[in-house]
Amino acid sequence: MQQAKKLFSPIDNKRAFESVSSEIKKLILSGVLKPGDRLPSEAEIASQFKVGRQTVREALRILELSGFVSVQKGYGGGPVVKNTVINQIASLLLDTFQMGDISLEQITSARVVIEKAILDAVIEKADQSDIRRLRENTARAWERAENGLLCLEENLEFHRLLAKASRNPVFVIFIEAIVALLRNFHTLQLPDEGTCGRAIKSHEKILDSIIKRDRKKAMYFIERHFNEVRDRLQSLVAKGEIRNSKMGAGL
Amino acid sequence: MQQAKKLFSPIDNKRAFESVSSEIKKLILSGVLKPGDRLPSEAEIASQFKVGRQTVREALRILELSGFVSVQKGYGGGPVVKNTVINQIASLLLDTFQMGDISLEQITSARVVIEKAILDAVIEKADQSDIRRLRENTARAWERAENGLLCLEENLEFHRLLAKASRNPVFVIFIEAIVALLRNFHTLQLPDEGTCGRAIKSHEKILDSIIKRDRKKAMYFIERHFNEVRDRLQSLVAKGEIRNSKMGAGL
DNA sequence: TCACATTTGTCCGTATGTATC
DNA sequence: AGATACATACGGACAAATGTG
Repeated sequence: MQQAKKLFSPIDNKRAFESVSSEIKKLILSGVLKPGDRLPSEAEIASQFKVGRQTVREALRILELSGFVSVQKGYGGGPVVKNTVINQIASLLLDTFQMGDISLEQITSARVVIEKAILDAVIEKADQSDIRRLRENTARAWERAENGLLCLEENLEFHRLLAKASRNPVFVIFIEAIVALLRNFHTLQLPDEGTCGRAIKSHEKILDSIIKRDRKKAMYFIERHFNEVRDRLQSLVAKGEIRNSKMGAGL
Repeated sequence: MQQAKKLFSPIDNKRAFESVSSEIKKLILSGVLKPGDRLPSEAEIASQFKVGRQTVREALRILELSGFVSVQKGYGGGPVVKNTVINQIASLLLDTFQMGDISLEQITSARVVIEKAILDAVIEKADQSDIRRLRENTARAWERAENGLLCLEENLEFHRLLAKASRNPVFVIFIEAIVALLRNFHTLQLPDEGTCGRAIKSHEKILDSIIKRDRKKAMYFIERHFNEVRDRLQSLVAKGEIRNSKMGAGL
């Protein structure tokens, strides 16, 4: 039995676990509960809401999947408030892709549009610390490449850093989602050293253009970069090493 | 975010309900289960996987929130396969917004970029049925407006239709998310008749430009439209009717 | 290394609500 | 109206994990 705060509104079609999860969510969204805060144990939550433990567990599953809490077992464990909603968005986008509803062509063309806009903003707004982070990224990537290691993570990170430098979290979310998709491609067929090096070179040229605030040059290099990436991925699709609609449902 | 795939390890760190949900998800992603298909009852699923019902229930909550199934009560009910993952993405983005991590300015500037790209694609690819749907939309909106009704839903729908006409589901997802955000603004302060009419007029001019495949004119009108929308929303923010940075607290 | 407490993970039995026939 | 089949929900019980002393 829950108390109605608003008159007339919350007709109790809601299932019990939905009420519980939305109450807790409300506390997080309103800032009463902050990332890092520990929630009471399942049993404690259950007794406070006057519901069974099973109900609380289902509510926690929802909050967990939404990215609001994570749960740890054992002594000192329990539900902890987190804020990883963005990652969950990326993972749902991945699901959509795996259902075969999105093609590589489509994701690439969306990416081009968004990253160009990002690049535009970055050229305008980037400060020294943004530049430094980007430069450190390419340096790290080279270091790995020279030791014969792959640098997929570093190269994806470059695009994430770029998005952050745009100062627009909406872009960050979208790029995060797109990068998650591309990572999934690559984990099936890791890029070789040559591919790796070419990507770093592209990144360096883009970074160079940003430093010089040369918009035209930046657009040219990023477009060329995307075309390279797309062509490589498409050749993998053609070789049948990547299936669009049936990839590991791990995660 | 390390994703080092450890050799030797994966054994059983997975919880049982995660195994169950990912098994079912696999069946959906691979096309064995299609939208509309009914799954067995909880008890049946439990017995087939040799787990308890609670485990199945938690798995179903995950699939439900992800948008893969919906559950119906009563006779003939049970879990049914759906494909509403896109909507779930939008709702998570809304959560992020409500946490105060996104401002109106940022969402608008992202929107401008994406809708311009969409408009570009639409001018190139739209066929007669797309045009017809858009025209029907503005007609419906006028009809409501003339009866003194508001037409917020119709006006938001216009942008969704536009996204669909671009033939790129990635854009559809992003616009869906953005529209969900904007609706949230509007539900706090409904637009008046005048605003409504101006929006429809803008839509008609955009539609007209699409029909004539006049790219330049289309871009001009859509930019003007966005500026109007942004100004109106911002005046609401200024009046304090919408709290921008901590909107979640008011919801 | 060995208990020990805490907390999640899992299962079972049972009761109730709900929608259809 | 009654029977049926299903989801929903509760409480009890034990196993497994995790950290402490």
